[in-house]
Amino acid sequence: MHEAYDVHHVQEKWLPIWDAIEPFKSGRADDPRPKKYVLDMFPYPSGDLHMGHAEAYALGDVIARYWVQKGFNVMHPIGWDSFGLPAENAAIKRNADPRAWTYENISVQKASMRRFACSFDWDRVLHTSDPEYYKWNQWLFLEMYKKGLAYRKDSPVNWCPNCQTVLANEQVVAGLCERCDSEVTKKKLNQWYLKITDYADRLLDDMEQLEGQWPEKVLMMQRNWIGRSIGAEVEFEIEGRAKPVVVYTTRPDTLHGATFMVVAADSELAAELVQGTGVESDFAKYLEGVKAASDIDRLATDRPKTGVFLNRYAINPVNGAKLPIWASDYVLADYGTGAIMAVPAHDQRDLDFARAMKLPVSVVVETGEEDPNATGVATTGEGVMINSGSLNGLKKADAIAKVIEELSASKKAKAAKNYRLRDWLISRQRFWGTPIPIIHCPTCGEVPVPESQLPVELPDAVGLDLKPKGTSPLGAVESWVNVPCPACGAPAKRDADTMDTFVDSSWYFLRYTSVNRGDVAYDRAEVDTWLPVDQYVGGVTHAILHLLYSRFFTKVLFDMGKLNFTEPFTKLLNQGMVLMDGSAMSKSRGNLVRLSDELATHGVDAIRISMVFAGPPEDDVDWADVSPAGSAKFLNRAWRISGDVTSKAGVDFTTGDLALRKIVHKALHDISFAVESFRFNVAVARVMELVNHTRKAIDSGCGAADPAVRESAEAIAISLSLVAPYTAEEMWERLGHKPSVALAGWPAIDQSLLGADNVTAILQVNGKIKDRIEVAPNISDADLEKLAMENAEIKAAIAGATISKVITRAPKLVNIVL
RNA sequence: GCCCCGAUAGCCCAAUGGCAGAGGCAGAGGACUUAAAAUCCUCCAAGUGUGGGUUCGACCCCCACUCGGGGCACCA
Repeated sequence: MHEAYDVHHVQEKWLPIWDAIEPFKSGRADDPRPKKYVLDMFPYPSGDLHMGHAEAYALGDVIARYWVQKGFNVMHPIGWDSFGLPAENAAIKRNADPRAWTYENISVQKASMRRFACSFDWDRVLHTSDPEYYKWNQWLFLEMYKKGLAYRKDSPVNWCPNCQTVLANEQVVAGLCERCDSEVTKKKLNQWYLKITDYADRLLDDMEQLEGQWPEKVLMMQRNWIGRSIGAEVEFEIEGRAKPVVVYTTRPDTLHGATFMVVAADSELAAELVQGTGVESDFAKYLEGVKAASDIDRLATDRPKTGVFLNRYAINPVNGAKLPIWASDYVLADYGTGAIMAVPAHDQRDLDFARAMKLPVSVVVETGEEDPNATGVATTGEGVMINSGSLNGLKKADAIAKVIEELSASKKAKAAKNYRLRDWLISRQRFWGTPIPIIHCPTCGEVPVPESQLPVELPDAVGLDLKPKGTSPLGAVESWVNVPCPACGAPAKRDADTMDTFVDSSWYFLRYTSVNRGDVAYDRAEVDTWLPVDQYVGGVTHAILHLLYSRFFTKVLFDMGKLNFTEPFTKLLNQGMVLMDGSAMSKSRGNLVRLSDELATHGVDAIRISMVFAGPPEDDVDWADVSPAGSAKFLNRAWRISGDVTSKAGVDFTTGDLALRKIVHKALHDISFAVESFRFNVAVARVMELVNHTRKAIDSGCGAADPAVRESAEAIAISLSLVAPYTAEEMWERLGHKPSVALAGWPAIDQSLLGADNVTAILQVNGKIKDRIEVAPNISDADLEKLAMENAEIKAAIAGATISKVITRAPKLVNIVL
């Protein structure tokens, strides 16, 4: 009869013991260990934890637990991103209080995390929906307001008709609402923005520091998103208009090739230029059509170019040519100046437009490609300038420099940069978020709520109609919205919008250091100690939004002198998603795997190890490909070894079987290396290998009593503590030790055991393997070459031939080239 | 259309430019058992997507392509 290992009993057994020991408490003032900050992205409290959480937290836990074993004082906190639409929508659906729904889910998730053996420091927990937290959102907003970084403006904004709220650019995916996939429309509203564009250059340039530390993919996505382009702004005089029109171009070198100008149809400039031209009605008709077309239609890049001639002319500053001005929807109102110079010969979009409208095409760069007039394909290759006056014969870079220099003398042009990135719209017309701490007074205008009155707390939701109506539900709460103006005392109204929840998550990593401080957002000394985050772990879904905003906030706080670093997350690991049968799990697809079911069947450890072992952490895990039953089997094998050991705890390992000891130390070394390079699947494989070797040593090798077997069993327990905490703890106890194995410490590796006695050298002729010989690891090139020449196989292979070259790489290889 | 990443055994995945296989899943055979489960042992398979190149030597570096995944997309 084999002993059975009852996973559920073991789980219940250890939880209260861990609660008592608190192995992962990080706030002890006298802690002499060096510090490390390991952070998992905090969850949104919608229902219980799911498979995706399980993977993310299993991976983060390996890292946190590893650094604890290596002797670090690891801060590994958790919290909840607990403001947001789902709570509000659920509340509307059930006619309940979003607060109650939110905090119930939090307590369910918290209990699940504890059972999942997450190594969180439970004394550092925050919820962004607590007034103690969002007070500091408001404080930060006001600090930014003081610096001019928070401002209000009227502009057409992305509007989700289903959520009945505005969306940030970042929350519109392919013209659809990120949350509900409704088609996003435009609406002109007066809204609050944060001036992230002021930081565009630094957000871009500081990524150099993150190179090699963050996934290349994320850096690339952020670069793309910021979308800096370098070019020039050029002034074009307009006939019959006092002020010139400025255009932005990345190709000022092709200025001589400009044959017309295009302004965005929906821009104020177009509306102004058309006045008094006699074509007002044509323009109005065209604009109507443009406005009717949704963003989705606009996204189709292959649709034919349309536009209307405005019956006006611009003057090309380099040659005085008269350029007809057109309005079209292929020029964007909110990029650059909303007006372009069209160079159809060398820009495909301009060429398409020119051909549609029968406008002239003038080639000014000789690229060796076919004439765009004939082919309809704009030539964009490198070449020399032609038909360009003083620029003739120059290459692109020189022509750009020269034309800017020439025009800048008369202030007609200057070098300029442009960004795809727009300012961050943070107003939301919803209830469950941070109230914007501004009071609107009929006489004083917008007045910040005095700091002493923070937080501006949300009113009670009970009895409130939270259904989306296009204006914030807060506006309807008379007792809340009506306040005296802090400046003049006259009746005034609170701003009834709430903040985008991405504001909450843009600085939460700072708050963990000081969750109990009511008087400051964060304790400066604590933040100086713990930050920046050494290791951040989370999904690639936040590659742009959350990470960019957090980087922005960090730089703002740095500029305010409130932080001493400019990048919040030193290293980033993006885990993949958990799929089922090749696609994302969903109820509608019918491929949902419930975490609770998997845990009930296989136990926490088996699920954790399955997640970690499934493949590289950044790859998606297809649950159809993993075998939690196999993981459970492996854990059983490991556990049984701890029961087989017969030597006493504390036995001198150095008297143990040398062969096994070498395997143990090599394994410990490899596991460390694999964990530190995020190859957790490889680390688990090494533990499996060690278990296999130890099994063999017990059954048919040095025997269960050998000290090396105990050394190995303890190494297995400690290694497993990173990924299978219950099994590891159980093993550790059976091996005669006191809990917790999480604090056992990573065994010191004996370097003298890492070198092999003998290594196998490969003997090749012309790169083909002829024989293998055992040699000493420190053999010299000369000796190895000598052995090769004396080898029978080699002699046979090279008999009669002339040796042209011998490559020797002691102690691994000799290659004889004939 | 542009950019990024990937492709190794039936499957998931390993392999500082130097023996293609560490580990697992699935499969086959055996031991134990009255039997089954569990457990243990043994076995099994690809020459690394395709075509070139560099090199004494390429899964690894370079070029072109195919397929898959992802990002951006009228940003001047």
